[in-house]
Amino acid sequence: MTLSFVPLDWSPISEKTKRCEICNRVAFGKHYGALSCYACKMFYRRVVVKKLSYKCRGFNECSRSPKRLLKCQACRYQKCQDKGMYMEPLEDDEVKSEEASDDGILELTSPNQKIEKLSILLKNLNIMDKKRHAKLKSFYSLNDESLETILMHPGVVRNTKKDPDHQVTPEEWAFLALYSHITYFHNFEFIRELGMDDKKKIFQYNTLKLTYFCGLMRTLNEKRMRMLNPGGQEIYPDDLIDLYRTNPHNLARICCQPVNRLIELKVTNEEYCLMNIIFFCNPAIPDISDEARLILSRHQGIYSNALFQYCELTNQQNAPTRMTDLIWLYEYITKNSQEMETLFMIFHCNAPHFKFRKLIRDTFHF
Amino acid sequence: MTLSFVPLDWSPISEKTKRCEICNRVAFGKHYGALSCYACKMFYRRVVVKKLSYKCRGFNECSRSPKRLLKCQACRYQKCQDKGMYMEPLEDDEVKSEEASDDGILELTSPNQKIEKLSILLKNLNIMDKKRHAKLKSFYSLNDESLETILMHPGVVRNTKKDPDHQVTPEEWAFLALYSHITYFHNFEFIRELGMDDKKKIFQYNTLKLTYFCGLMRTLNEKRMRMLNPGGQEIYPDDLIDLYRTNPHNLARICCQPVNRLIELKVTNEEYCLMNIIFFCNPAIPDISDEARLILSRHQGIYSNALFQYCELTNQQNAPTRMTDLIWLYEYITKNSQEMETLFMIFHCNAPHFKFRKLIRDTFHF
DNA sequence: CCGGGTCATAGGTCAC
DNA sequence: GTGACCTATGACCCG
Ligand SMILES: [Zn+2]
Ligand SMILES: [Zn+2]
Ligand SMILES: [Zn+2]
Ligand SMILES: [Zn+2]
Repeated sequence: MTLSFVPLDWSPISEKTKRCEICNRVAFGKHYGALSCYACKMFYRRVVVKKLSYKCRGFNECSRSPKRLLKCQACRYQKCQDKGMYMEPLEDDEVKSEEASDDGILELTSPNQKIEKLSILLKNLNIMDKKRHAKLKSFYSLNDESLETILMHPGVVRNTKKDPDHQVTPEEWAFLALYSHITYFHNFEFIRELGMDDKKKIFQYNTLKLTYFCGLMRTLNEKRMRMLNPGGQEIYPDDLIDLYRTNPHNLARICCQPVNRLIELKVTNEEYCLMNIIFFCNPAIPDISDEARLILSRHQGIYSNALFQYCELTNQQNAPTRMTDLIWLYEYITKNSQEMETLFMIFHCNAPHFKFRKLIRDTFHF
Repeated sequence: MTLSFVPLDWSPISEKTKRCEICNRVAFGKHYGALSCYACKMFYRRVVVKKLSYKCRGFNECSRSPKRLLKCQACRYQKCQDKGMYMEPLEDDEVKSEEASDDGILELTSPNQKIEKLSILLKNLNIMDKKRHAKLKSFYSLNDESLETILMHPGVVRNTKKDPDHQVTPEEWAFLALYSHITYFHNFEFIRELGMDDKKKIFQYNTLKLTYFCGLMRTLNEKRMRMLNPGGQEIYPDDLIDLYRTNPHNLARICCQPVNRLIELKVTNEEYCLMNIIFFCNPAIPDISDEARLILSRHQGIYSNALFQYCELTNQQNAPTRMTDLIWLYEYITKNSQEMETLFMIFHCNAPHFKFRKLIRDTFHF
């Protein structure tokens, strides 16, 4: 807000109100020894604390006109001193020790900086997610590589021109969705720190769950109550539906129950992106190396922190509750993806003629 | 302006002038029981009158340097107390309104009141847990009621005098541990709000997992690396160990892997008590009614809030990370208790002559 | 002497 | 960077 009520000229009008000795605007008291306005107070403070120094681009006479004075930091600072302002320049070691302790567990970043960091993180995650989504929509492939091969040579899966008459089957959609998630998570820097063995186990453990999670979110965003695949059909192959036709309840529950919870919680896309990587960084994955566990645990911590911050910002009332509600979604996801695995496994045993691609077998744990 | 005539260093110069016991600046007399300067006097007064509470952003050692001490309110207050300051916390009617507003989740309570509430909650949970523990140690029973019967008539399981020569078997310990957890959770008020059907499903789902969790914590507290039963023997019946003698790895992992994680995290008993009930209030339990889910979800929220507060108080660096690490323990618990169920199930099929009590069959989901 | 209280102002935040 | 505004601090006063 501009101070319309603060004339910038020198005329010493309205004797009552005190005026800044430096710039003649209204003052509310002494600061650092001189009667001064908030602005001059803060200006002086910043100069001393940050040990700044300026040089006048005129002839050190800017103090003659108040307007010019405010433009020339050298003359302004000079006038502050002339009018008796003084402040202890805080000692070097103090500044340093403060900065040094920063990197440790960096708690000393100001709230604003933290928010800035968070929004950058969210923006990046959002961009990655959008790319994944775009790829899923535009990509089509007939490749049939195992999870291991894909992880070792991420480029092997080639985009193939799709016959426009060809209706993408549920099994193909599953493949594309799984694959798009593998590339998505593969983009995170820390993945490179992992050994191949760990990487394989981690992706084997996570890919189906988080692809399923993505499907649930898609359903929420499309305001449907039942999950369909990106093409808008049932996620299950027809033959599988047929096998369970006498008891479709289980198939339906997988597509509906967790969606309800997402709707209840009104999960935002930012929350989804953070949870996605938090869930990915599951340090409880069996049989991975201690190094891998540490890396996952550390990153789970980092993203949890961000999620909590986000909850605090958007969910003033009760951030911890919100946080637990969100984290607990993992329960719904694991429950139902396990169920799905079982149903597919039984189908696979009953219909061995039905050919699933390797990636599906690997991630569904056949 | 800083008091230039008041040196801030510790050197006890100029013997004549009295110095503040807290910050070493000049003091003019005693205040609230300690020789102190005006500043420390007023600081202490404000904290007590306004019931403020602070937490150190360092490691509760700021009192080592006088400059840091003045910046850290937590350490400053601590030092005031250490040097003998005391002041009656005035008791107006405000204190009473606190208890009335207890059940809501409202946020308007002051930091100090919140901490008070939290410590009451923790004390209560701790007492309940201690009782459960005492019961487990002293109780013995030959009853064989189903989970449903126990839930309907909690009194049916009678304490029986045990033949002092009788060595309690692993199977009996399992029964006693499971039973003690059922009575433990049955003591929570909100359980009464649940219908019988829901209650049964909830206990069926939770009892083994949380009894297992308790066993893991017992192992942590006894500083062992491998879970044994409360009697100090293997948790598995001998016959079961025999069945898996060629591959004892799975049996061992259940007893060890999650213990490692508990040790890593140095889980406190307060955290355990809160997690215990948070995990119990799992709204993702399949097939329970919407009312039950709501009740569980609400209570999970309440206790999550408390856990987060606790993490904030004890884990300055990074409460959200701590919180996620703790909540994520549920992953370890479910993973391993499922594995345990499977191992018992297979054993049950292989050795139908081995009679498990009804409660064990119900909670292990035979 | 010491408890209770006041108020100018230092230090910091954040929208601009 | 700037400056309006907020909260914690502590010198001082009164009974
Ligand atoms: Zn000014
Ligand atoms: Zn100038
Ligand atoms: Zn002092
Ligand atoms: Zn401190």
